[in-house]
Amino acid sequence: MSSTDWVLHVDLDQFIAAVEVARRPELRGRPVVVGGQGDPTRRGVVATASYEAREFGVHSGMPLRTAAKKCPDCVFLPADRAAYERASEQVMTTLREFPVVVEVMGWDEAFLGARTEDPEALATDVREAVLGETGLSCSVGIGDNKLRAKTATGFAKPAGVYRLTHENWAAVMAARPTEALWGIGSRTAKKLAELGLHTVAELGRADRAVLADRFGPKMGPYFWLLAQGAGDAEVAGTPHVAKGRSREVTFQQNIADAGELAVQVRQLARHVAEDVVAEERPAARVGLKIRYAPFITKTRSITLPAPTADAEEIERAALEVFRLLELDRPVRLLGVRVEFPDVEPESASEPSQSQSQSRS
DNA sequence: TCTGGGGTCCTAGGACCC
DNA sequence: TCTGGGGTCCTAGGACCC
Repeated sequence: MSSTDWVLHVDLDQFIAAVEVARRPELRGRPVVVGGQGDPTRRGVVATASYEAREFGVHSGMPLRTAAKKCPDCVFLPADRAAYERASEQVMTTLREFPVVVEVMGWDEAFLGARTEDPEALATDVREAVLGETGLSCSVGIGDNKLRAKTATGFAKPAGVYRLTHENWAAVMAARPTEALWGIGSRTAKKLAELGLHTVAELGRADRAVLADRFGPKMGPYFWLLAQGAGDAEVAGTPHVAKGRSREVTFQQNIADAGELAVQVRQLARHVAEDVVAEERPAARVGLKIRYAPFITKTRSITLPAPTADAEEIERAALEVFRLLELDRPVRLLGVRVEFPDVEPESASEPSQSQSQSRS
């Protein structure tokens, strides 16, 4: 990467809440919580809390019930996927109007690959364009790779710009907990702490062999690289190809009746099959996810004799997997997932390994 | 904290093959 | 054979992210 190549990470500020406030201006300045069916007495979690709601300790992932206890005066709204998808599309369209490569990372974020002498000026232009064309505020992280750009966004929020590169990575990150790294969550942070590694600096000085031993040949060295701030700087402009499709549902009341559960499986399988048909890619594997009360999750899956896009075959396979499950406890969630066959890496000249049998 | 829904990638063990 | 060392596929589960 030359000094004129940059990665920008654009992240909308409290995206879902902002979309809701944009169409209901009377909510501006009020604590707004979006999630589930918008009814805090029912099962569901917070998708996004407005900054005002966050003041009360409400954050995403929190059960709606808990959010209502912390903030009885919060406005609770149901999630409206279609509205967020439309708003997201509008934002991405705005980003694509810049001379940059856009890699969409979700509804509310994207990486931009840019060649410029002044990334701050570009970031400011992007912020203004998004605000002007969608009415939504965003923050922009600037980095010399994706990890640093993404991390920088955290320091840019809200409505700001921040640059994080090899020059200031150590100064900014060294003393922070390992969990501050994108890809290290609470479980891994705890395991690292057991090795005496609490901060980014400590992880960065750790023995890679020890990490590989504890976390596996890929993840161990990867965590070490994260601590250095090292990572991929390639922003992919090619559209994302999904590896699979799934549908799942948490029941408002746990279900213990096998017949009732089978009906649910059939329904989920049909929904997934519709997606498969729409995608025009056959399913190679079919899997079931079951979550028993209180919160014990199991999965079972099978590889189909041959990939199929036939809805009835997918439904049959889902029911076949369902029969493998034990139904000795009440069930709170069911999910059906299909996986598409691996996409062959497209290399015209080289014979693929799977076709040329190895001989001993 | 009585903990959604949709994804991704990695790990590990056993089966099976040469 | 009282055996060896890869490879790959299948399956279940863990962890993380938005």
